[in-house]
Amino acid sequence: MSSAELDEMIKALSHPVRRDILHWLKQPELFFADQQHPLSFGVCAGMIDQKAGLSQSTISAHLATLQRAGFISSKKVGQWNFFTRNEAVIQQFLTRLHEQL
Amino acid sequence: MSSAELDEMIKALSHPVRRDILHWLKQPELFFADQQHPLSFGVCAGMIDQKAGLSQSTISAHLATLQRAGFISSKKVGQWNFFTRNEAVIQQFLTRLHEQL
DNA sequence: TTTATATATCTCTATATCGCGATATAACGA
DNA sequence: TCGTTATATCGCGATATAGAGATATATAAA
Repeated sequence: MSSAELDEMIKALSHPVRRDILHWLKQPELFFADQQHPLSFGVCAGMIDQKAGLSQSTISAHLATLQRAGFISSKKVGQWNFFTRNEAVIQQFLTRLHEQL
Repeated sequence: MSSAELDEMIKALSHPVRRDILHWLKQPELFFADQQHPLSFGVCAGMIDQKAGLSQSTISAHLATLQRAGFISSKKVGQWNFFTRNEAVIQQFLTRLHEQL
C-alpha cells in the first residue's frame, strides 16, 4: 500500500458516517435484518440511506469514497447494488497504520 | 475515549504532514540529531518547521491540532516549546480503531 | 411501451481546512 | 530598556468536503 493510498484510506475514515457504514457492514445481520435480499449478497445502498438518515445522493457519495479507498466492494444484482467489506484490506490498513504511527 | 474524541483523533491523522510529525517524534535521535537541546526534553517547534519545509505558522497550527487530539504534549522551557508523543494515547487510539472498524 | 424503483452523477450552497504573511506574546541577551 | 529569538494567534484567499435536490441511467414491472 503506497503512501498516497494510505492517505486516501485515512481520509475516507475521517468522516463519522463512513466509519458507521463500515461498522454496520461488519454485522449486517445485526443492522440490516430487515433487508429483503439475502445478506450474503451484501447490503444494498438503499438500506444504508435509510439507516444513516441522510439523502440518497449523500450516501451514494460516501459509499463511492469508501470504495475508492478499497474498504468496500460492490456487486450489482438486478437494479440493486450490494456492498460488502474487504476484510483483508481493512486488516492491512490497520497493520500499516500501526507501523507508521 | 468518547466517539467525539475518536473523531477528533482521526481527523488529526488525516493530514500527511501531521502523520509525518508523529512519525518523526517517534525517533527524535534519528530525525532531529542536530537539535541544540537535549532530545530528552522533546523536539522543539522550530526543528519541525525546518524538517517539514512549511511556514512556522502552519506547523504551529498542525502541532496544536495534534495536541488537541491528545497525540502529543508540550513543555515550555525558556523560550522553547518541546513536543513529545503520548505513547499511551496512541496505543489506545489504535486499539479503539481496531475494535470499531 | 409506459411507469416505478434503485442508484449514480451533476450542480449548487454552505462550511471546513490549508497555507501563508503579519502581528502578538513571551523569554532571553546586550 | 532595546533588540533578537521562539512560538502562538489572527485574518485572508484558495481549495476541499458535505449535503441536498435535480437529473441521468439502468433495471424491472405493468
